[in-house]
Amino acid sequence: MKLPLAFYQREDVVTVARELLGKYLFTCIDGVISGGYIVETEAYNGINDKAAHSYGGRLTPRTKTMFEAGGVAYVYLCYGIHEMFNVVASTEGDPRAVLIRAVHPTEGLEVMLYRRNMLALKPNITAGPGSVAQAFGINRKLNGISLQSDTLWLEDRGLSFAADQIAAVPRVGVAYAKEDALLPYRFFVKGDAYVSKPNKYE
DNA sequence: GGGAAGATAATCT
DNA sequence: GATTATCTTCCCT
Repeated sequence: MKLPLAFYQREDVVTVARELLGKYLFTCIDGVISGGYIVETEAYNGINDKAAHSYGGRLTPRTKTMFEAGGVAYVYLCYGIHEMFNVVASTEGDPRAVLIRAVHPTEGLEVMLYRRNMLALKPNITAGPGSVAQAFGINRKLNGISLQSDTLWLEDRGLSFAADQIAAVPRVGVAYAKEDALLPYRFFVKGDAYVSKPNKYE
């Protein structure tokens, strides 16, 4: 069962980010399905968040996807190498999004290994946002696509985590954002092997 | 096991 | 021309 639009179109993107833990992410690329449940996210909270591309309401060809109504994908290239997959939240004109940082894979392991150019399954296959996008075959052609589509979507399969299994810590790689870099907008499932590296917690 | 550095290109100044 | 929501390899302890 796909997540309804109402799940995404809430103003409180921090809550959306937290609730995305345990939801299943699927892609169907060239008829091949990959899937897994989300174990790590980060919230990017609109025009007042210095770490967000949309800080100050900056509207450019790249960021305009963030200004769309919640429930679409925001995919872009970072550091010249890595594609990053975000879920757009809130409503049209309010640029909030959630970065998917890590997924615990459950389906399509073989094609993930192929896409990642790996020979054997290791936890880092989907640990970190660049790795997740590559393993799932997500690229900029999917920027702006609806999450109700049959190419890229999320499902609720009844999996959830108790409060004491979830950690809320500062985000990664956003030191330039000054005081906003300290906000606890990064969420992950404690102890999951697929959570990305800075995991010195608990 | 851990820190440092290199790769590599769209985007904005 | 500088910057960037990163990953991997390499070399050291």
